[in-house]
Amino acid sequence: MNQRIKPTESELEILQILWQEGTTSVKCVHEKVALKRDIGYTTTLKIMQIMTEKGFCTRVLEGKSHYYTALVKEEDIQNGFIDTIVNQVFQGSAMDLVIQTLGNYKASNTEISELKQFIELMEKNQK
Amino acid sequence: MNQRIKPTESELEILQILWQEGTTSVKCVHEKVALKRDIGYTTTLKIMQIMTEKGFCTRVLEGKSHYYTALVKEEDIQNGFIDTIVNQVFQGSAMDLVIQTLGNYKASNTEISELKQFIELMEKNQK
DNA sequence: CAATAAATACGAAGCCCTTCGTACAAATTT
DNA sequence: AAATTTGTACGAAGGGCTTCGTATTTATTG
Repeated sequence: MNQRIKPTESELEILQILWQEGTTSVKCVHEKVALKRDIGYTTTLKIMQIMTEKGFCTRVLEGKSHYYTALVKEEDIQNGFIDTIVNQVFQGSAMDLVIQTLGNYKASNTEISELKQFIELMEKNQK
Repeated sequence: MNQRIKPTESELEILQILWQEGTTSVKCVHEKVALKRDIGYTTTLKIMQIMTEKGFCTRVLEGKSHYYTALVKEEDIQNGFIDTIVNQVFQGSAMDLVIQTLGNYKASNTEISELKQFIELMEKNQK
């Protein structure tokens, strides 16, 4: 179960946009990617075509251009990455990942109380 | 700061062994890797040579064979991965990573109290 | 001494990902 | 009608990682 198909870094970048925008054109995706780094239009297009082959998204022809929609859920992809990092980097200990992340990160008061609330919920569900 | 040099999956596998064993020979590393998957001796050797070039480890000739030692700290590598996943997969929200990891994972009572303790510590340090 | 064993070194193949250049098609503009 | 624009499709180059085969060296063993 561990090794689901993981999107590459570029694919992830595009998935983030698809998750945010819903269904969109290559042009729209490309514009957003191009804001962050230098990249040719056909590069974005090609990656999106490959993503379609891999089943990360579908596309529909509407007029002249294609409109793409993500087929994978953000949460599932996130979980895949968590799984990988826990096993490959934290020797299987999810709690180590959690604690080290918390340790690196200055949490705000709001975040801390949210976290505490979440833990309480965990405790209740456990019983 | 974000994009430190990240070891590949194979390199990570070997780093785990070096971290655990301290200074060891290729033979020893290879035996441990070979327990988990099919791999030729020269493959392990090659990866360790490349890791040395990249600065992940050093080696010392002792008699006939080389003894390798990790040069990078486990914690630093872990943090690099956390950083990457937070930015690429969780849109920069470390707390989202934490909560989702906790949600996926059945924590024991012991782990939960450890976590709570850690959070208290965070709160104190924050003030 | 010859053969075997134990190591390292090196190079090349295969695969995947990224990146573009170029070609092609259809519509729009001049 | 010709030229430009807007899109898609495709192929190939380049780089990195993994993998192994082969060569080489040195020591050990028969």
